[in-house]
Amino acid sequence: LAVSSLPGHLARRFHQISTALFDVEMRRSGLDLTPVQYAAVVAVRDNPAIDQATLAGLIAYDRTTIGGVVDRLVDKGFVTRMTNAADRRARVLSLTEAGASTIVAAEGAVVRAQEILVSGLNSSERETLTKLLDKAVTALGEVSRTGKG
Amino acid sequence: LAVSSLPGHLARRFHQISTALFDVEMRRSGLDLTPVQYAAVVAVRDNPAIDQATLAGLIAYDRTTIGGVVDRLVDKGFVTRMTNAADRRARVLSLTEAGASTIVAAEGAVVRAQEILVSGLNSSERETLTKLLDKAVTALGEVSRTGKG
DNA sequence: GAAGATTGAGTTCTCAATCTTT
DNA sequence: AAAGATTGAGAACTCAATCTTC
Repeated sequence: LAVSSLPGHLARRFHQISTALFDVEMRRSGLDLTPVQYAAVVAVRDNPAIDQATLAGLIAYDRTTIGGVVDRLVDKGFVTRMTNAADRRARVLSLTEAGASTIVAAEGAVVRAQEILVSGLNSSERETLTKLLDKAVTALGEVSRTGKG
Repeated sequence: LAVSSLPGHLARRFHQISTALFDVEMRRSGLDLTPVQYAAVVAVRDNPAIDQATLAGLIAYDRTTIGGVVDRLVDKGFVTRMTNAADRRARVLSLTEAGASTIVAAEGAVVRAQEILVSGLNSSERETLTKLLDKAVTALGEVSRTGKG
């Protein structure tokens, strides 16, 4: 059983390289945002007044993970977290001005990281890879949905 | 910029599902092995008397990570770690009998997890996905090689 | 100095248990 | 009871700094 040719191993390597590239390009832009933090802050921008549980489901993360990620985004001043008056269990998230401008400033780094990630493939291959990954992931939508705590 | 269709996001989702399936199938087999631990123990089996730095390079992990992984494999009795008499900086790793039998016992779970991971694709698509992932990863071999500490 | 390894710090990720609120 | 959130525990991952040995 050759471990290195298993889909699971390739999944790990591809993801590992993806986050490493993201970190490098982000640092090169003078920004301090991790891949999760970027995904979260963009989701908050696109879904004003979203609560943490919905955010977790939207970008497919565990609730506990999102709690910690939001902690750091609040510390950095990119997001505010307030108790929802209508349902005091929920925490309403909002984007700050600093968060909005950071998203704009980060876009170049994000695009660059994506391009480098698939730089070994031609454009037809890139499209195929994206399509197949999406198809495989969508087919297993229930797995690791992590909706519950 | 739609985050959910970026290669980086798909890479994370695919990897996330991969490890979740691995954990489920391993638990179902009554075994307690994580994906990294499995990769490490197989690499030790296939490369007797390997040292930690070489192991880290072989399966593309950071040295510090491998140190912790080996700690747990030693605790579980699957691997032994001894100082190399010829070069006292290096730690020689060896597989125990328990480690060898665990690898055999785990094989079914590993194969099952891989099959489920690509269960949304037909066999031609599976082959293409594996080929493209390998191509993309190989092209970026230098990135995240993490050879140094 | 260079290489193998370890320690310490910080983020990510998941699970189980708990707390509050509905 | 169910849902949103938090806390605690453990594994994984990386980086910087340090230690020992070469």
